[in-house]
Amino acid sequence: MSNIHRKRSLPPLAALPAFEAAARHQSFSRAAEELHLTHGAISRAVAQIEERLGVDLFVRRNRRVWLTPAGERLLKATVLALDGLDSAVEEIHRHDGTSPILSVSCEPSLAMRWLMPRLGAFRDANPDLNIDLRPAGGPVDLLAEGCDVAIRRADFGIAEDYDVTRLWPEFAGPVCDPQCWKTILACDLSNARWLHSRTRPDAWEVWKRASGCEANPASEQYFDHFFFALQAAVNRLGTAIGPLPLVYDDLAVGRLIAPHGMAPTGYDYVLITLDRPGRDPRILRFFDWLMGEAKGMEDGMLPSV
Amino acid sequence: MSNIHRKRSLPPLAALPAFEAAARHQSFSRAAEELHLTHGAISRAVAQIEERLGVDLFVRRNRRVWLTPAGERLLKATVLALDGLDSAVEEIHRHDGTSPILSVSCEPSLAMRWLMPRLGAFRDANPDLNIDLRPAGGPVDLLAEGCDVAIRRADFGIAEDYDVTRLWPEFAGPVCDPQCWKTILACDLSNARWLHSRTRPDAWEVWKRASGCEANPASEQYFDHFFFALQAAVNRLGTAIGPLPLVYDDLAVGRLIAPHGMAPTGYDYVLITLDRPGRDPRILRFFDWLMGEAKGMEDGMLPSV
DNA sequence: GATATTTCGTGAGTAATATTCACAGAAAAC
DNA sequence: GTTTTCTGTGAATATTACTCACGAAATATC
Repeated sequence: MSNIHRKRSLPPLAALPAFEAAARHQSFSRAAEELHLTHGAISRAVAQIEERLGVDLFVRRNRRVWLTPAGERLLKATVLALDGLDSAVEEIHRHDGTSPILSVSCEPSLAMRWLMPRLGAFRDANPDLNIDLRPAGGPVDLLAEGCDVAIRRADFGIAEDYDVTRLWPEFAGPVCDPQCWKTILACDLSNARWLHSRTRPDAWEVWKRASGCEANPASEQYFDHFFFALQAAVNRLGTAIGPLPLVYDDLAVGRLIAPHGMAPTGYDYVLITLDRPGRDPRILRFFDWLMGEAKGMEDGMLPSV
Repeated sequence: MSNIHRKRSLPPLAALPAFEAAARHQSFSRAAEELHLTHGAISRAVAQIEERLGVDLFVRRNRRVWLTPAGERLLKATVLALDGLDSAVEEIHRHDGTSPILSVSCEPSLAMRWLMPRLGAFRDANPDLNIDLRPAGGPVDLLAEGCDVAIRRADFGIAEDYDVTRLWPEFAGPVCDPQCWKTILACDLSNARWLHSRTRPDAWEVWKRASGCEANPASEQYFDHFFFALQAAVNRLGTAIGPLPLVYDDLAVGRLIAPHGMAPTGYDYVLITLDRPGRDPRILRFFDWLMGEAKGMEDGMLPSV
């Protein structure tokens, strides 16, 4: 087994992740999704290894693929190799205390009510990647702030030299505490006290237009931040317009209800980066995780209580 | 240790061989030679991994480099990974019986007297690469003959769409059997019987011009092939012009001597391929082995008996 | 059983990358 | 002091990887 003085005959290393993902999913298309590539790229990567080795790795039949014995053998070695390298990288980061840090600039309300409650899970799943969360709103200057990414509602112009990746469309709607079911008055928007946030003073108007509602408030109150208004709603002080992510967890546990549903506000939440997110593996992992966490929220569906 | 649902953080895989070679040699330049790249390519490959990991892998000081602890850790994983993949590839080839075959077209004389005696060692060192040796001389048509590479003396025009890699310059000189030391007559070229090969009828003239010798033969004899002439020389039938590779082993064991030294013939031995040899790993391995075997012969030095 | 969908392969074009070249700086050898 | 031997790096280039758009084949769907 001494390979010392024999030249190695290696497969094309860069193609291995594609092969591994394809083998795991038994599908080139699924692998492509996972790696944020096209199925053509996976097809070519696999073909490249096959050509180099002179052996078929997959049996392509019907619209499924599965591994040949040679493919099985290579997969074993590939998984071992990649896992081994992964462990080494992790260990290096752990030992050096130089775990990479991803600086995330995020709107304060979204940070407080959606991102922060979920960051623990991210940390558990990515122990070698620390998130430095910086609540900040409005226009973005990544370089000046030393941030890697920013999460924003795309309601302002974004400098052209940034890369903007759409995360999900925003839905919003009136939310109030569950008790209002009992006092029908509060649930009728015309009888309710409307809670506003000065950071988005047109939120109610936007929702009225989107939902076709023509009610007018019995009374109104203004807060400096969205999460004050929402906290007020939780505390039965009135009805606030809740952007879905900011009230998602409250709806899920029944602390708030949205009896009038949600309507798209026409704005998207976006991830703002210096370069394409796929380029920096830290950003890619964060982005993937974000999209995973946001699943089910993208289409405005309310969480089941 | 369950990496199953955590995204791997991998180094740039394609850069690993460069890193491994650099670590092994403790030198970027040596690694570059081994991989047939420039030192700049190695430098950049290492820098790429370092940037991705955010950790230095080498300490660069003075004009030597050595691994940091992080580098040591990554090297371990890298060697394991590459060896593991290598083994898998080998096993796949062995099991499938589809060990790649390299078809080598080689001038018959060189094949018989230099290449074939050495091929056993190649096979031992490269059990997963079979050489199909086809003795053939003159112009080359790789595609028509189904050959991967051809070894030739570059004394004819070679089609422009082939890639030609210089192997070593040819040296040649009169060789005769060792007994001629005793009969001074035979060692004096003017008294010797000159043995010619019809495949290179000007060999003696070329040598006379290169060495400044003005002798003329006592008698002459023509053979159809170089190795007949050389065999005749071994058998004390006269003095032949021996191209160094064709008589190297005979000189080394004292079966022939070259009392008048060797002179460059002005021609090179070349490797003819369809694409750059570095492109096909089989050809690369064969080429590297060739150059290693030819070491010491490149400058016309005679082997020490 | 026709139609739509899903899946993979592939030629052509393009974006991105790897590699080289040529030069520079630094340290050691001479 | 001069030369040699390293590595790093900007700019140019060669090469690769990737995408796009299309096609074929085999389900799924109605």
